[in-house]
Amino acid sequence: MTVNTDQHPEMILLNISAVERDTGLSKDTLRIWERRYDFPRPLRDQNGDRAYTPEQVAKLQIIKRLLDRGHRPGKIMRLDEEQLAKLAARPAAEVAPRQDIELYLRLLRSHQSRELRRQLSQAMVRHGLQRFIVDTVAPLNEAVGEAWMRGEIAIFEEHLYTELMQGLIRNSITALQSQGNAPRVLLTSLPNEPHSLGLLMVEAMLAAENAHCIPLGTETPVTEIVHAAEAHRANIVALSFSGAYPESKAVEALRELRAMLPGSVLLCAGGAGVARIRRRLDDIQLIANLEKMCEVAKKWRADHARY
Amino acid sequence: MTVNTDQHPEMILLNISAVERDTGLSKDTLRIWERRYDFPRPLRDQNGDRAYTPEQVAKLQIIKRLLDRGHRPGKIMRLDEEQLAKLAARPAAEVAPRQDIELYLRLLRSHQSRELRRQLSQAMVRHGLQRFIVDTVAPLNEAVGEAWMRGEIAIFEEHLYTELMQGLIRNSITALQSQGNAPRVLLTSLPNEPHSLGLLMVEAMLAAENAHCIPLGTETPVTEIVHAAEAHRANIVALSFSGAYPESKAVEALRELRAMLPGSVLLCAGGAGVARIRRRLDDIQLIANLEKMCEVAKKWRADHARY
DNA sequence: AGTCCATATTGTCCTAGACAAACAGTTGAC
DNA sequence: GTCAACTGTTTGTCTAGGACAATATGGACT
Repeated sequence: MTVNTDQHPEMILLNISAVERDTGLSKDTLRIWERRYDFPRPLRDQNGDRAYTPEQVAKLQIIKRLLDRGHRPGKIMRLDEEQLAKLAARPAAEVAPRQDIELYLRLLRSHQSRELRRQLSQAMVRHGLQRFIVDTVAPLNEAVGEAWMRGEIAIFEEHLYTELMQGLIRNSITALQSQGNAPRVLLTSLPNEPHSLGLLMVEAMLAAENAHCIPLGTETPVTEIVHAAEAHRANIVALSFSGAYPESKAVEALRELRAMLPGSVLLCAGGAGVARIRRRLDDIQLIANLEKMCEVAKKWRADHARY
Repeated sequence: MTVNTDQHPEMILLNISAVERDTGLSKDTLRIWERRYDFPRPLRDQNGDRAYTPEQVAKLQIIKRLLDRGHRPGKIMRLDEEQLAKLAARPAAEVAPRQDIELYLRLLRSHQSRELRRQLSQAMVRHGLQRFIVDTVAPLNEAVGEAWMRGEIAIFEEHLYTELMQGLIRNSITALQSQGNAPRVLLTSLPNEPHSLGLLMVEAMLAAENAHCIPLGTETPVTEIVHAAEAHRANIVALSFSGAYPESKAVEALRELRAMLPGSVLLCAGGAGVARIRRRLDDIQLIANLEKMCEVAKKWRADHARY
C-alpha cells in the first residue's frame, strides 16, 4: 500500500492500487492520464512501480470531483494547484447563505459531534422529518461536499458527518410503520455505487409518506434486484445514483433493468447521477428531487385506490 | 455493463468490469486465471471483449468465498460445480444447530421481513444488547453466509438481512450515551473494506460498555484515521477486517498506522480478516472476538481510573 | 435557435512479460 | 516430536503500448 524510495525514506508514497482506492480512478485511467496529460507523474520505487505522493493524490481527488461536476480532463489536468483551487471554490450552483447550515459546518469542523447531533436532532423535531430531509439534510450534504473541495473540512470529518446523519435518519425511520393501501417500494443502488445516505433520505421521505419500503442497502446486482422485486411483490423499484456514477453505465443498467422487470413495476431513478441525463428513457421515471419521489408514491396510491 | 452476442441474443452477458464489481476479483486476476487455469473462459462479444455468462459469475463468487476461507486457487479452480458445491457445503467450523437461528433463516428465506425484525427485536430485548450481539447476531451472520454458499439464500436476501440488522443495532446504540471516565474509541475500516455490520456490532458492544464511540463509517484512509484520532483525542483506534481482506494488506496497513499514531493510543484490529494472522505485531492488539474488545475497553478504564 | 455531422477527446479493453510476496514442502538441529 | 531455515512453486499485481467505442465539441446548415 505504501512504499518508501531511497531518496525520500521518510515520505509516504502510495502505489497504484492504493491510489485507485483513494480516488476512485481506475489503474487504466491513471496510467493513460500520465501518458496523455503528463499528470500525475509519480515517482518510481525500487521495482519500477509507480509511487504517488500524497500531494498528487490530493490533487487527483479534487480533479475527480471536478470531473463529476462536468469539467473535462483535457482542460483541467494542466492547471496548477492554485487555478484548481479557484475552480473548486466556485460552487456548482449559487446558493443563498444560510445560518443554520453554517452552524452545522462549524460544529463539524470543531469536532463537537455530540452538539452537532443534538442540534440536528432538534431541527428534525422542529420541522418534521420530510421538511428536515429536504430543507436541511440535502443542502447540508451539498455544503459539506463544497467545503471539502475548498479544503475546509477533512475526509474524516465528512465520514463522521455521514455516519452521524445516517444514525439520525435511520432512527426516525424505525418509528414509522406503513399500513393500509401502501405501495411496496424496493430501494437500492447498483454495484459500484456505495453511497447510502441518498437512499436513506428517500427511504425517510417515503416512510413518512406511508409507503412500505424494502431497503436492500447499496450495490445490488441487476439480476438480484429483479429477483427481490418478484419475491417482495414490489410495486416500485427505486435506484439512487450519486454524481460520481458514470452516466453511460446508469443508462445501460436502467434499460436492462426495465427490460427484465414486469411492466407493472414502476422503475424510478434519482440522485445527482441521473439529474444530467438528457436521453429519453421509456417507462423509466427520472426523479429530479426528493419531493418528486413522494409524488410518484402518491400517484401510485391514487391509481390503486381501494374502493 | 451487459452485452449480447449474436449467437445468444437472449442471454445476459457481463463484461470484465461488471464481473470485477460483482465478484470483487480484479480485472488482472480474472485475466490471469484464464491464462493459467483456463477458467473462467468467457465468450467474446463483437469487439473481442470478454463476455462472462451468469453461470461463470456465480461460480466465481463461490470461488471467491472459498479463497477467503483459505482455499488456494490452483486446487479449487479445476473443480466442477458439484465438487465445488461439496466444498462450499462444508462449513468452516462445526457449529451446533440452533433452533432460533434456523427460525430466523426460515423467515429470511420466506421474505417475512417484518416478522423477522419483530423476532430479532424481541430477542434483543430478552437477552440484552451485548448478549444479543454475541450469541445471536454473530452466529446468524455466519449462518447467512453459509446458507448463501450452499445456494439456499440469494444475494438480495443477504442484503436485506444486513440492512435490517443494521437498523436494529443502530437503533439501540442511539439510546446509549457514554459518561464519566469513558475511553474514546475511534471506529472504522480501511479503504477497500466496505463491511459495516461488523463495525456496528463492535460499536454496540462498546456503547453498552459505556465507552465513547466515534464511528467514522467504513473505508477511511490511513492518514485520515491519524488526523481523526488527533482531532477527537481518541484513546483507542479500532479497525474491522472482514474475511475477504487480504492478510498482507492488513498487516502492512496496521504497521503503518501504528507508526503514525502516538504511542499513547491503543491500536486494535478485529474481524475474520485478522483472526488468521500468525505474525507478531508489536503494540497492536489483535482482537479474536467481540468480547475481547470489551475487555480492552475495561482494561483501559482500569488503567486510567480517576481517584 | 435548433439539428446534424465530422473531429477530438476520453475511458476501457486487449495482449503478454516480469517479478515480489506468500505458501508448501523438505531438511536439519535440538 | 517440534521448531527454524531453506527452497521451489504459486499467485496477484505491476509493467508497457496498441486499439477502439462512446461521448463531447464545434462548425455548418436548416
